[in-house]
Amino acid sequence: MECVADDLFKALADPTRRTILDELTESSGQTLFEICSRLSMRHGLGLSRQAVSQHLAVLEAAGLVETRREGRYKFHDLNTAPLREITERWLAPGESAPEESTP
Amino acid sequence: MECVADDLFKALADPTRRTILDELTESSGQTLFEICSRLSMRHGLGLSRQAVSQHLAVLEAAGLVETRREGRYKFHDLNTAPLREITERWLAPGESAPEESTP
DNA sequence: TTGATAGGCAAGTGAACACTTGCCTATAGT
DNA sequence: ACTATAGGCAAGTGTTCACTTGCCTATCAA
Repeated sequence: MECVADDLFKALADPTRRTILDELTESSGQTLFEICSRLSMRHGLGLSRQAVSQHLAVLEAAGLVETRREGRYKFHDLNTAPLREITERWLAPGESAPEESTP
Repeated sequence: MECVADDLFKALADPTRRTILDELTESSGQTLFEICSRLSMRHGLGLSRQAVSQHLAVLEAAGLVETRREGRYKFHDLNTAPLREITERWLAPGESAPEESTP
């Protein structure tokens, strides 16, 4: 019950991953190379392909990104649903089930 | 513009800090020792006083906790306002100013 | 088949982080 | 005065994390 939240908040902790979410918000369904070049072009982030790939894996583990494969392409789609947990936990106290056990 | 978000998301990344936010949601205005004992009693977290103090400092840097001093007591109050940035950034695309520069 | 493109796996490195221990300051009760 | 309570500062430690480098697989075009 905490393991999910743990992945979610850990995914959001990195600024590069948040920028990736921004880019996917603007244009969902991008490939790894598209995201790489957008990070480089528009944000000056000269990261290696693997670095971005690892970031996407973290975002996928958090449920914030979903992937679909077509041939040799892998498209990345944004899923904002997990973010609603944040809203319901502290911004709307007493609507859902809060309370967290141990880390 | 990113420095604020960086503190915010970093603060939320730790499960102990999220539990502290839960406790302050339930009862705002607690002292350091109150928070310590509640973490121990209700969540089985046997942390040192300093550990909790450092967590509170991180939460305060993120703007999620505000403090007021009275005599030798220091009370900690919850402030959920910074959390709305998350909602406005990805859950309501195009209402506020998104776009992040570099990490 | 050859070569180019899109992506994956795994080990290594340096920095950031959570937590501890030890000592110090300030307020309050006796 | 003395003692206990509430909190702060700072150095040390072990772990986690972001990122790189090197090599390997799979799809498509010539």
